[in-house]
Amino acid sequence: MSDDAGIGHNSALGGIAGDRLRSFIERIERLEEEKAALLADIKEVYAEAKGTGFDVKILRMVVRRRKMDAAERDELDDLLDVYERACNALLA
Amino acid sequence: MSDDAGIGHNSALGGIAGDRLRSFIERIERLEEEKAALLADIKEVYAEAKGTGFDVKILRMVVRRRKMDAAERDELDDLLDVYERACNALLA
Amino acid sequence: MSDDAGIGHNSALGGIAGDRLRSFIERIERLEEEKAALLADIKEVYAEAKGTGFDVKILRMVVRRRKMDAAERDELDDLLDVYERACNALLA
Amino acid sequence: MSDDAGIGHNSALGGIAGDRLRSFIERIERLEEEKAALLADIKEVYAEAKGTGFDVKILRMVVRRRKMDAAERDELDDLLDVYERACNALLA
DNA sequence: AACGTTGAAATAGTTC
DNA sequence: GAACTATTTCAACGTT
Repeated sequence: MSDDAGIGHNSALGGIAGDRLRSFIERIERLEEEKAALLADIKEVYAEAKGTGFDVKILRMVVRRRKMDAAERDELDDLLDVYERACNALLA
Repeated sequence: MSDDAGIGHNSALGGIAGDRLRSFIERIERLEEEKAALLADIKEVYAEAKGTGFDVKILRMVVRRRKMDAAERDELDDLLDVYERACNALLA
Repeated sequence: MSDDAGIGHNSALGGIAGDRLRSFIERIERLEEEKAALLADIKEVYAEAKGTGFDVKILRMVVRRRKMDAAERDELDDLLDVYERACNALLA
Repeated sequence: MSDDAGIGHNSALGGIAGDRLRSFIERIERLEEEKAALLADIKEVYAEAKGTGFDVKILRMVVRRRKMDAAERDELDDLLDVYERACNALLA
């Protein structure tokens, strides 16, 4: 009773199979650890690139844009252009 | 650039209502200015506190912690809710 | 009473002026509330713009880019271009 | 600094070493692929748990809460440290 | 004054 | 499509 999630009975709360629950939680936490490791690796690569003289912000932009296909990329650029023009139009 | 022939006065550039767009942009920019001012104020208070001898890092921790405590309380309510609803959904 | 006399007691732990501390904290929290209100306002404007048919993502880009001066903006665009070219260069 | 990204072999475009750049980009993209795979795995586990009758929202809460608890512990250590150091800095 | 660290804010994706 | 959560990006801060 001491260390469950704050609700009364432990191993079978409304039919919860505690061991099964725990198993899922652990699997998830294991995967999240791996994910954290990968994030650290990625960070490291960016850091190394920066150390070589590259601009990290731009690198991120490049990576992000490469995820899109050409059509998307073009559409984005177009839209931005249209908006900026529209925004400046009345000044004249 | 290319097809500005018929536009003349204002509103429609590439199908976008430029005046409306600009209105939104300006409202946002106005609010962001206010926000920037507030951020500056906050910074100033921290600086003053520091000048009085307080450790800014601690101050930030305290503020953050108080915010978190409030959030925690809210989340607890959520938890109760969600547990209750879940009890029905759970398998035997 | 002197500074280091009563460590372990409350209102002057190691010389901390509790009331002064509290005052700073409250000022900060007050400002943070205002900030939160502004953030909500900004969000609302974006929502309204979206309801009128504008693309929020692009709107944010426009706002962000307007914060920079023309020179910065150009440099950014240039850099991105250079990187993307460099990245594709070896394919030939 | 003065040493830029190793021009001299082949693909210097605008002063950027394209091959080196591409190497970084590819390393990052490789890692991001792995990350995406992990995300998919995690999603799958949640889906499986859901299929077994668990409420995904709760599961996420539990996982998050456990992560926060760990973070809390770390922060407490920090706090102690920082308070100790601050005691010296504080005014009378 | 560059660097990494950390916290806040924006964005994207998911679920209902 | 609206709300919520997770992820990513951005900016501040102390450190060296």
